[in-house]
Amino acid sequence: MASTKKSRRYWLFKSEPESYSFAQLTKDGRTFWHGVRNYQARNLLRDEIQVGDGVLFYHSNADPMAIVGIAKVGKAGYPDPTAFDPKSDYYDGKSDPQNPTWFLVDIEPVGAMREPLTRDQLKQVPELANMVLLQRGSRLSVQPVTPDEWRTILKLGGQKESW
DNA sequence: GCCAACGTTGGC
DNA sequence: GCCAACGTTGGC
Repeated sequence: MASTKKSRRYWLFKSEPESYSFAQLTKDGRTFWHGVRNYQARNLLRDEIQVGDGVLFYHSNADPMAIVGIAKVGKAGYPDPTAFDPKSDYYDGKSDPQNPTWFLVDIEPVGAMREPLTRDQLKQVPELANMVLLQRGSRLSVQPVTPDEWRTILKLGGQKESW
């Protein structure tokens, strides 16, 4: 396909800090976002998320629940190898290596928020009223963020877009 | 293809 | 720890 330059898009990735925290990502320098086993999220990982896109890193099931940092996409969608590894918790015997079901992207840390932006705090910001994260019953672990929401959140977190 | 039962997520 | 919301499974 011709190189039609698309503008950067934005996403929010949820993680339980007990399984993988932003601090760990910062230490690792890069990680492959494996183990997503939901088709809606898969479609985003496989088809939509591009190198250079911005990622808000959110801690779920945590105290506090908060957006704790910014990451960027280092590699776009490719098959999730853990789906083919019988020893992995994320093994899926129904996924055919010739036609993989599950995909992932790589992300790299950009910077921590000055302070974690807690869920309670976010709920009080009128500009964020429509954020997918804050909708009732929203469980998607990979979700889109609008440019306006992104700008608002970076400002709240004392962060600049710097890559 | 419907839908009840079941499992999981994740805020509270 | 509870449970609402949602996704998946499987019998029919």
